[in-house]
Amino acid sequence: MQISQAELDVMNVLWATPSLGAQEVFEALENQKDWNIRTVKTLLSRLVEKGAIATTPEGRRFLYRPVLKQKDYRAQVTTQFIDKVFSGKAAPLVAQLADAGDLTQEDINDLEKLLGELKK
Amino acid sequence: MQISQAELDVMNVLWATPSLGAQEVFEALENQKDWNIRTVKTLLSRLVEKGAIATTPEGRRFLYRPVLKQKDYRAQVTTQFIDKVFSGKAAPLVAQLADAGDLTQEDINDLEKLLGELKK
DNA sequence: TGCTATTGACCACACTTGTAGTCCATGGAT
DNA sequence: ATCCATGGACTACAAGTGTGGTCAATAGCA
Repeated sequence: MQISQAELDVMNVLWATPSLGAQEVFEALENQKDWNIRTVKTLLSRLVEKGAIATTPEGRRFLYRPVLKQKDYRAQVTTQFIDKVFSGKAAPLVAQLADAGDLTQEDINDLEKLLGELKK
Repeated sequence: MQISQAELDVMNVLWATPSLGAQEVFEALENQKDWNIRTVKTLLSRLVEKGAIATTPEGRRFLYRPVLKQKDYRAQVTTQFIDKVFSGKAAPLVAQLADAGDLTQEDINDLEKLLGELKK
């Protein structure tokens, strides 16, 4: 199931703090998103429907927690992204990053180390 | 302007062969997409509206050609993707690539070459 | 020369997404 | 005991998207 842009903003909050009520999620987003709390609640509900998060009753309200792991999500969407935009080949993506100056010297060093290991 | 998933499939054809009629675009996609030719035509029209491609009359039909360059598109969506999924940091994306085994042997070879150049 | 296949233009329609409004139950404040 | 603020459930509604149908013009074939 796809997670939409706005839903992802909510997921990011829950990945950072894995158990929150709707109000708290709303507050965590307040300074970056000019959303009504209803909007946040709708997004939470949709994420529950999609199975990306789950709820635990806590008194009168729900606590929301991620079910989908951020790592798994990243793996999934990265693969999809490379398939769609870079014809499934990762190297051109890295070339793009380099080209756009998105890679720091540290990134480059990490990559080298990584490649060394992959070649073993 | 956003280019949708299906629209991107069409763009990929035109980036590969930069001047085609609707029928030819349809044929180029036939083995990967089970689309009706009308679907392809709709997508072409929407891409024209969005300014991503342009037309040249050729006899009774149009030839479609990309206006948006693949390189520019890639740069744009890559930045967006990293912002959304990796909090704007490229390094974790690269780590993710390695981790998930998304790198083929070919990618690894390409990357080595790339790194050689980056270090110069 | 009339018919058919093809072309782009326009229309359709359900699903997703962004962005909330409305409703009903209830836990607390008075 | 009342009333209100807050919680989740359900509803709304326009824009974007996937997918294709209809239509009128016309180029080419029979």
